[in-house]
Amino acid sequence: MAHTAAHALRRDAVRNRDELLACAQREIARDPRVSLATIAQAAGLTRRALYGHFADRDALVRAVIERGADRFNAIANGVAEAEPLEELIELTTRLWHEASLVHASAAIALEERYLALTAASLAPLRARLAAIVEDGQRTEQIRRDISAAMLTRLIEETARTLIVRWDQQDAEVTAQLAVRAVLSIAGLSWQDVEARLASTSTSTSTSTSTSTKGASGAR
Amino acid sequence: MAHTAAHALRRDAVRNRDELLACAQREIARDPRVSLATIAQAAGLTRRALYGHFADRDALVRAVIERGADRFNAIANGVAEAEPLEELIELTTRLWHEASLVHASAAIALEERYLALTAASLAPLRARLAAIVEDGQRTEQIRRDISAAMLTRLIEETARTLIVRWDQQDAEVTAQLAVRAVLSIAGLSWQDVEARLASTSTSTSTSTSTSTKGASGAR
DNA sequence: GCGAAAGTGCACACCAGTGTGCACTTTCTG
DNA sequence: CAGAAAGTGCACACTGGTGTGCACTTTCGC
Repeated sequence: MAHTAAHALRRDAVRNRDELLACAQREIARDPRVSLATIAQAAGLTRRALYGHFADRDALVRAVIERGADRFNAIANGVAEAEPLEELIELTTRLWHEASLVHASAAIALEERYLALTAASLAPLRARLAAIVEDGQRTEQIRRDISAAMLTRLIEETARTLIVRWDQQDAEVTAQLAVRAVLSIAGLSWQDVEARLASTSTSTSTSTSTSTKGASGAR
Repeated sequence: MAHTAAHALRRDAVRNRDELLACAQREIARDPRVSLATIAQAAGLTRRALYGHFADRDALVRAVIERGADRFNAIANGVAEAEPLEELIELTTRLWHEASLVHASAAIALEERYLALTAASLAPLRARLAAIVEDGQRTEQIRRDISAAMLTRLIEETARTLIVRWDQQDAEVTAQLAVRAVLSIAGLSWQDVEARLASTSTSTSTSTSTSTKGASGAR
């Protein structure tokens, strides 16, 4: 029951705490109002035991958010330096692979109370996306009829919607769909999207590489 | 307190019932978990009085959904016959003007319990959109790299996201943004979107007219 | 294997929301 | 204006979730 201090937690305690966070994320993604009993049970623990790890519901949720922040950070930093459109594709794909994380983040943000905190956890991701958008607009690969700030937000909302609300059944198709939607929102015609995707490896994995430049820009 | 039967309701009763439904829609849009006390208060009534009009929360919510179904129906039927892209623009604009309705519908649909019912209320709207998409694909004005069914859903989700999640402050800008996003998802390049919007009256109102055909198709 | 850490099981108080009963007042409407 | 319909105010029982206390058992780690 060592809450905050570094009392050198026991191995099982560390594992259980982690399991609680993982289950909390998953369950909250499914239903933001899930009871602590459900979460504890999913982690193979008693509701009472949960209180040994987290002071209250609020503390648990905050821990989930912070855990997510780390992963979002990793995603943002994991995108290889390339041209804007390629970066956009890779960023979208990476996020798609972390659907549960995105889903949980969105679900938690539904509560006014955690808006600021979730926003902070997304900050690095947003900064990265903003940089891509600005770069893309400067090099005329991304639409210029919408301000960078708005377009950044628009792309974020589009990606989130696709990832959160789409059936994740057919992985191949869904991931492609998300990428297509994002590129379309970025301003490309559907033919250009087609061309762009054809010149890129079709692998489902988070393939780095693929720096096929040029293609045809926008239009 | 005449629930179901046609006992010839008193005028004030009719007005109050309507006010309850309107407030319920607005409050649910803001927060799907709003208490009946809050809704009743917003309508200038007591929580107790609400039970005179609706048996329980479930009955109220169902009535709100049915009320929305009528309006969605009107919207779907209100879109003038024209070419696909024009119809798409008009449909989006009309929905944008009914933001509160869309918002409430989305909020209610968050509850598993009402999924089927909300889906039914949106059916005519979806049918209309599907027809537009199919027509557009046939005449090559709308992208063909995504199946009609998926694209219909994609456009719906995009429009919903824009309408529900965007700040409705600056009406002019937001409405345009929603239209731009939808046209982009439909497959147009941003330049084509620009051209299309330039040839259309820029009025905020639900302008019919504007059948400037041709423009440049896609690409 | 001993001792502390972690977890269990149960009891409790608490809260906010729901739905109902009932006596009472207000407000329409013929 | 009379009477019924509609609304008020308050009390009540019930629910599901939260957070805590405490005695007890299990499990880890030296």
